[in-house]
This record gives sequence, C-alpha cells and structure tokens, in this order.
Amino acid sequence: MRRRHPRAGDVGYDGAKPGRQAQVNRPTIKDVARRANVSLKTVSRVINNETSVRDDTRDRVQRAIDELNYAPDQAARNLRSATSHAIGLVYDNPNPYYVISVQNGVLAACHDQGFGLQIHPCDSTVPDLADELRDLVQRTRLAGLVLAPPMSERMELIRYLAANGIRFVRIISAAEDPDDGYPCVYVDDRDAAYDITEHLIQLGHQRIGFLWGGAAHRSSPERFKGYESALKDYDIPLDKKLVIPGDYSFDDGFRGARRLFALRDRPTAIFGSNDEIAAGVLAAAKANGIDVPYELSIAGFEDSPFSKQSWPALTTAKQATEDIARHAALRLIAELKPSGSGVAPVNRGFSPQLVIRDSTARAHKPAT
Amino acid sequence: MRRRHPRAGDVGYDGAKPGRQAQVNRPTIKDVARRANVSLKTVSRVINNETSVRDDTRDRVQRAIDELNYAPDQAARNLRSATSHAIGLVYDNPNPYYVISVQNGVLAACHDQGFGLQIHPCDSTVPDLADELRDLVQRTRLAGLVLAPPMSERMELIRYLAANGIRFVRIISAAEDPDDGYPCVYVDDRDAAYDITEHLIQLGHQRIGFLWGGAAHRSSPERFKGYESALKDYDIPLDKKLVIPGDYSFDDGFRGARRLFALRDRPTAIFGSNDEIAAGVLAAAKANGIDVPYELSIAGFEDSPFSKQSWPALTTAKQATEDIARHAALRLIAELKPSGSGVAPVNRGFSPQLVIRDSTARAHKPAT
DNA sequence: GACACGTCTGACAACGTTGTCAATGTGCAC
DNA sequence: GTGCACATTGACAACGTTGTCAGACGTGTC
Repeated sequence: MRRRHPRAGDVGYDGAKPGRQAQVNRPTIKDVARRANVSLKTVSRVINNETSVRDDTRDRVQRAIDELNYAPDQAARNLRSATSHAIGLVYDNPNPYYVISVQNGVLAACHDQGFGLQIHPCDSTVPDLADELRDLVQRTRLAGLVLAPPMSERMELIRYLAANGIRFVRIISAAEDPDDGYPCVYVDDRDAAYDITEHLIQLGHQRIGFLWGGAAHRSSPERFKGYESALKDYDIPLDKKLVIPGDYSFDDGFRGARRLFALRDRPTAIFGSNDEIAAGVLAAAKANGIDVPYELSIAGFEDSPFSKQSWPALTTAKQATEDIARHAALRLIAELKPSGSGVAPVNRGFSPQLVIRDSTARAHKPAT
Repeated sequence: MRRRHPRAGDVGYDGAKPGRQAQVNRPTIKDVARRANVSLKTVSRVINNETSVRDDTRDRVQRAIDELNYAPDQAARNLRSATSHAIGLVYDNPNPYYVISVQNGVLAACHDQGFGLQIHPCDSTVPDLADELRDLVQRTRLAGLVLAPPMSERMELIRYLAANGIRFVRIISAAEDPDDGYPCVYVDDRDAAYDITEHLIQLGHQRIGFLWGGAAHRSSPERFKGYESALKDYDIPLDKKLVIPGDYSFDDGFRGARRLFALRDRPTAIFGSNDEIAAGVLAAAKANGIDVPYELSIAGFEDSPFSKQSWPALTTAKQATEDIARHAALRLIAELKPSGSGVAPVNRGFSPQLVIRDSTARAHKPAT
C-alpha cells in the first residue's frame, strides 16, 4: 500500500570554481589614504579612534572610508597588534537555554564593542583543560575569556590562567563580591533561593523538600544555603530526610521526588534546584497521581522557557542570564581597552527574581 | 524576621596589569626552521601537509615542532593566505536545543579539520541580510558559511551569496537532492511526517488533526505533505477543518488544539509539526480534562529533550541534527580544500526516525 | 626674528606566515 | 660521463595593518 515519494541518490556536485575565494578587490587602508590624501598611519589613527587627529582631517578620512565602504581587515590587524579583537566564551553546561542566553549576551556586548567571539564548549572534567584554554588563547590570539560555571569556579584553573597572563572574567554564583582578586560577575543564588523558600513558607508549608543540583556547580550549595537560611529565619527545623542529593537533571528530580513521596511524613512542597529538576518532580507527582498544586507545591529555579510550558506552570526564580553574560563581556572588554568609553571594570552582582506561577499554592492543614 | 546575608557593594578591581597580553615568546615558524635546520618554507610545507617533502626532512621538522610545542599563528596565516581557516554558522532559530545541536555538530567538524568557527545568529527578516553576511565573510575572511533554515531556503539570498563568490552549504528540508546547483545537506521531513501519520493510522485513528509550523520554514509544508500523502495512501479523506495554520510555538499548539477540541467531530489524534506545538496541545488537553493518550493521541516532531520529559512522553521523529550539521560543515570544508582527505563534496540526505513513546495509543472505536 | 613647545602627520619597519620562482640534488637513460 | 626530468629545498616578497620615531607645522614667548 505504502508508496514513498521518489528519493534521489547522492549526486555529485561541482558548482562554483574551486580554489581561492573571489575577493572582489576589497579596499584597503591604502586606498582610503590615497583618496583622503593622507598617509596610511593617519587612516589607521582615525580607524582606531586615536586622539591627535585634526577634525577636518578626521572628517576627510571618514568620508573616504564611507565612500569606499572600507572595513579594516581583521587578520592583518590581529597580526600586527599581536592581539585579536576577539574574546572566547568557555562553557560546559548541558542546558541549551542557558548556553544560548549566555552566548547571546556575550555576542551583544562583542557586537557593541566591535569584538569577535570564539565559542568554546568544553569538558570541564578533562585533566589538561588549563593547557587547552591557554593554547586556545594563544593560537587564536584571543584578547580574553568569559568563563561560565563550572570552569569559573575552579580556582586552580583561574590561578593558572592568571599566572599565564590570560585575561578573563568569571560568571559565578556567590552571595557577594568574592574579592579574591580575580574579576567576576556574580549571581546571588542564595538570595533567590531564600525568596523561593520564603514564598513556600508564607503559603503555609512547613515540610519543604529540597533537591540538590550538581555538586560540580557552586550554585548548588548556594541555593541550599538560601533554603536553609529561610527555614532558620522562620524557625522551621531542617529535616535532613527532606534534603536529597542529585544532579541538575530531570531524572534526578524524578527519582528524588519518589524518595520524598515514600516518606512516612511526606512534604507538602518541594523546591527543586532548577527547573529541570522541578519538571522531574512534576512528572513523578503525575505518575503517582499526586495533584499539583493542591496536594503538592513545586518550585524550580532559572525560569527556563519550559517552566512556563509545563502544566501547571512552574513557580521559579528568573535569572537575567543574558544581561549577566553581557555585563561580563563588557567588563572584560573594558579592562582590555583602557581607552574604551564602556563600562567601568568593576565586579557586579545580579539577583534572580521570584516568579510565582501555578505550581505553588496554599498548603493544606497538615494531617497532624 | 527576615535577615538576609550580608551583601557587599560593588568593589573596584584592578588586578592584572593593563595593556598588551603577556605573550610568553611563542615559538614561530622561524624557531622551528632553525631547530630543524631547514628553511621557513619547508616548515610551512610540513605544517600544511604538502607533498614533496622528503620523509626524513618531514620527520625532523615534525620533531622540532613537537619539541617546541609550536602551533601556527592563525592571524598571520589568515593574512597571508587571504582566507581564514574558519567558517561561519548562520542561524535564526528560536529553539536552543536545535541551535546547540547544530553548533556542536559544526564545531566537531571544524575541530576535526583544524578550522575555526564564527557563530552568527541573525534576524532573517531584516532587509539587508545579504549584505550583512557578505560583510561578515569579507571582514573576517571567512572561508565559507553553513546556512541553517530559514536562511538556507531563501533563494534570492543564496543566489546573491553565490554571485559574490561566497562558498556555503545549506541545511534544508527536502524530499530529495534539490539539484539546483547549490550545495546542501537535506533533511527528509516529508518522509518522517509520513511515518508519524502512518503510525497514527495504524493505531486506528481516522480523524487526525494537523498543526502547521512556521510559514517561514520549508520544513512546515514538507511535513504537511508527508501527512497528506500518508492519508491518501490509506484512503482517508483530508478534512480541511482538521488542518490548522500556526507557528512552531507552544502557544500556537495550545490555541490550535483548542480550535480542534471545539469541533463537533473532534479528532482522536493530533500531529503537531514540532515538539513545542505538541507540548502546547498536551497542555491544552490537560486544561480541557482530556486524557492523553486514552482520549487523544498526540505526536510531535524533532525529539527535543522535553519530548521525553513531558507527561506522557511524546511520540515524535528524531532528527540527527548534530550529524546533519557535522556533515554540512565537512561538506563545506571538503569543497574548500580540494587537497583535503575528508568527505567527498556531495549532497546528502538524512531521514528522521520515528520514536514511539506514550502519547500515542490505539484509537477508541469512534462514536459513529 | 629666533626659539621652544605642542600638535599633528608621515616614512618605514615589523608582525608570522605562504606564494612564486629559482636553485640544488638525485636517479636514470644514453 | 653527460644530459635530462623530476623531486626536494630555499630566498625573497607579499599580505594589510599598527608601532616607532622623526619631521612639519603652528603658536606663543622672549
């Protein structure tokens, strides 16, 4: 019965001519100089926004640049100035939403400042990561690196990079400026976790489960500290049976939730260390026929798009990941070019904001 | 009651010295030449794997390279050879899972072939996209571009790039090699959509709703054609009321599903053009108290991670996105360096595979 | 009018590599 | 031994830009 549409086999192709790229005689600094009737160097000065060029000269050169639609050749520039106008972004994160946000933030900053970006996903567990990064920087003459967690939190790596004269900015989880001498942009996970826990407490929950994220990420203990600290402030004893170790994954959320459900005195709310964990909890609740939020409140962390799309939509904490990444890159670039008019090269903190949706609700009167 | 942990203010930082990067006297081709007691050019030949270097000479040079831990300077290389060993990846896709997969696939190929990668997310709706891409290629001397949908499907753009001597490979949706003279790697969406529809039919479904994806993507009509073609092969009349236009989004899935639910003769299965749409359908079903899969079967497309994580897990079609992207990049690079021992520069097709999960089940006997 | 000083500009070399082309060595046929 | 083809190697220039340093010019002072 079934008739597939026809399928062509692989077909040899030999379209455009091989060999060198047809560079359509792109104008060089030389052409601009000739047209503006100045020397090469003066054009160079205008391009690089150096001082000490008379206004009328600058205008003349600029006009020539515009007319010729000239753009400096990056390769030549990189070679001569011994540093590319490009930075690297180093990450090892399984969450595509996070990675894309970081990329876009950094890219925005790069675009803004006329820098290029080299992405470098990597495996944070390989032993010679430090060398890998040094080679990367030196081979491509990267001007600096933006380090995302967990690389940004490995001090031996940080020290190695610094010792090798490599500039970088870390995106890290911390309650305050670490002030360890290395530049960073920090996310106050603890604070936000406090807010989420407090929200659950204020809904009347007393038994609140906590599912840890990955041990490799500093954000995980930070979030736990926020949870712990809120319980303490509201005089709720911490029940260790309600705290389950695990990873930042759906599966660990699912498994962790099942362990909590099996408890004699089951929690009325569960705080998953990120949205994926919370999604796992949600799935486990459904599998066990537990109604959310009526019988169980669930909160996540991160405000991933699917936290909006689950059913019910997840209460979570919204990280301005793109902003954070953008700021990190700007901070790096600001340090790179002291002349730059950009951001001051100063550490800065960001606090995720509580987002209340439908997965959390008032607690039932406990059975007691 | 509430006591937040202390928060430090922004703190000025002035760590490493500003100015030029501390280049620790990286070895150059000159050092290698001196050590191996050969000329610069010979070293260059070894590096570039050119023929006509005697084996013992090659060994000597290679040893020197290893001993000095020499790596060629990209900037100089790019400048001299008038083409960087780097390609660009151009995409405009809201789905991070897709983008990351494509990035990783292309990166793998680049790494393999000693190429760099410049990512270039863009807005496919801006009018001067063509110029933007040309400038990108020329300014950074990109050797070529990998174009993801929907850019890869806009023929006026394709023709412009080709006319400007820019090399590229398209990742496109097509039932067969388009054979339009421009290189591509194609994904047979139609075939896979046929499989999904057939799967539903074989479960006994006769009234199958179809939710379109974005009009800007060619994959959307392709998937529809697969749906249409399967219905035809099984002699099921196409009911236009069951076909709903929309975008590749959760919201359109939700809305589309509600329109279908409102029908007098409600479908017993819905095929969403991608997993996000299907997730929207799932949410709508839950909101309307419709049991999935007992009362309604739902199928998606793409095998996004959350298709596994929804409840019930979605039946879908798995695209080997990373492989496809890797192959696209290899195909591009193969064309770039005729000397390369890599893949033959030949168009190639990939078919997504049906993945059956829990959101589809045998249809109930219709009320008729 | 000479001088010093600051502002602005240009000549030239250099960055590290590869393309061009010529020079040298090697093996073989005569 | 000579000549020739071919394999192998090297000298040199060039890619497009910026750093260095010196020169030209203008302005104010004595």
